[in-house]
Amino acid sequence: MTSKGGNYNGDLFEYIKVSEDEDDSNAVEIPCELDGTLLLSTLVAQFPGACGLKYRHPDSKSIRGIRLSDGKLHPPSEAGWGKHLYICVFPKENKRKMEDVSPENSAAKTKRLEKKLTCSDLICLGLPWKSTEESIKQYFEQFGEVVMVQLKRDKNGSFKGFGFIRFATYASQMRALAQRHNIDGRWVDVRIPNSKEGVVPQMPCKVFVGRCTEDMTADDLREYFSKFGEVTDVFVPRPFRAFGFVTFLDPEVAQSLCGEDHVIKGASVSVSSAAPKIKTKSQNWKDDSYGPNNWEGNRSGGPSGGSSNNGGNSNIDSLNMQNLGINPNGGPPANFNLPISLVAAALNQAGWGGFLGGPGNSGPNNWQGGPPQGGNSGKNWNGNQNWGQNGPPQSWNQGGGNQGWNGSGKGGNGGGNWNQGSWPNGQGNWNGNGSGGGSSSGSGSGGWNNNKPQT
DNA sequence: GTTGAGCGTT
Repeated sequence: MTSKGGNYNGDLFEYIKVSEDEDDSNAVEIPCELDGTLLLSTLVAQFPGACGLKYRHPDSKSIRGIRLSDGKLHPPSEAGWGKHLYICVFPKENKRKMEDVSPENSAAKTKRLEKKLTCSDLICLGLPWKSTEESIKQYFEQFGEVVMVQLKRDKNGSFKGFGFIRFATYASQMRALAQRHNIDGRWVDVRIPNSKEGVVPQMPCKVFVGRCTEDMTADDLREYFSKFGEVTDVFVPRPFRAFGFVTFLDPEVAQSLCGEDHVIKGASVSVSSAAPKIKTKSQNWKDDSYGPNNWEGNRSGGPSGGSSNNGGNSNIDSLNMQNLGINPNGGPPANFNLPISLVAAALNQAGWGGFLGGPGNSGPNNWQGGPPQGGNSGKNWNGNQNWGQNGPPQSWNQGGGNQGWNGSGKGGNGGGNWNQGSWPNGQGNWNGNGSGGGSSSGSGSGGWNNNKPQT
C-alpha cells in the first residue's frame, strides 16, 4: 500500500501519544489511519475499555474532548493531532444513559448499582512461594487499585501459597477475574472465595444483536458498542446468520441497550436480551428460537482453563458464578427463583455459555427437569481435562439448523482462549488471538494448571 | 531446607 492518503505530516502513519492519565511516562504511541483519523478500535487495542480521547488545551488549560463518529476519532484541528498528550476516556463506573437521569430514577439506580457492583475479596491460589504482599500488590495493580493483600501463612510464618486481594473498584475486580494470571511463571487462580456463597445470576451482560448484515464483523460490533461501555466479548456466528452477541463488562449497560435499534455500517440492528425466549408449551432447549445459539461457539470451559471435568454432574458453584459478572455480595435479584433452565440461560447470557454442560450427559436438555443431582457439593472444574479435541458430545448438536460445537468447529478445544493477552499493560487485549474472535477460537493451552513444580 | 490442592482470625 503506497497510498499517500490524506495524512497531515506526510508520513504514512502519524502516531499520537496516548496515556491513561496526564502522566505521560507510560504513554503509548498509536498509529492513525491514512486519512488522519484514529480508529477507536486501534485505541481500544492498546487501552481496553477506552471509549474516547481528550487532551488538555495548552492555551485554555482546559480539557477538550476529541470528536468521535462512526468509530473514528478525529484530530482536533486541520493541523492534525500535533504533539499533545492525549488521554483515554473510559466509561464511568456507574454509567447510565442520558435519558435515565431523572432524579428519582437516578438515585435509585445509583443505589442499586452500588449494591450490585460491590467488590469482594478474591482468593489467589497457587501463588509462587516467593510471593510477598508487595509483589502481589504490584502485579495486580495493572488491573486497578489494590486495597488489600493478605498472604496466608502458617504458625511458623511460612507462606501457604495462597492469599486474598481486594480491588477498589468492581471494574478492576472483573478485569482481574476475567484473565488468567501468570505470576513468576506460575498460573495463579484468582476467584471469588467459596465463603461468598449464595450468589446468583444477576443480570445478563450479554445482548443479542439482530439484523446484522454480512459485512459486520465482530470488530465492527465491538467498536460500535464500546462507546456504551466496556465490551468484554463479541461473538458473530460464521457462516453468516444475521445476528451476533455483545457482552459488556457492566450488565447495566447491556440492560440499557436492550430494546433499542442502532445503526452500524448503515444498517439498523436491533439489540435485545440474549435470553432464550421462554416457551410456555415446551421449555425444550431444542425448540428455543435461539437458545441453542448460546451453546454454540461460546468459550469452552471456564476461566479455570476450560478444565471441565464434571462428567455430567455439573453444578453451579462460586467459581463459575464469579466469572459471570455475578455479584457475590449483592442480594438475590427479583427473578431469583427461575427454573434451572433459565438459570442456565442466564449463565450463558453472561458470556459463559457452554460451561454448564459437561462432556458427560449434561447437555442442555438435561436441565429441563431441574438441577442436576448432587447439589453444589461437588467440585467441578478443578481437573485438568478439557473438552478434548472434539468438544462436547455429539448429542449437543441436534438443534435444528444449529451448527453446534462440532459443526462450527469453534470453541471446542478448551480454555486457552480466555485472555491470552494481558489487559492494561499494552501487550495485548481481551482477544489475544486477534479479530475479536476470542470467543470463537479455542485451541488453548489447556488450562490454568500448567504449573511445574518450582525448585 | 521439602510442597502445589485449597478457602480467610495473623
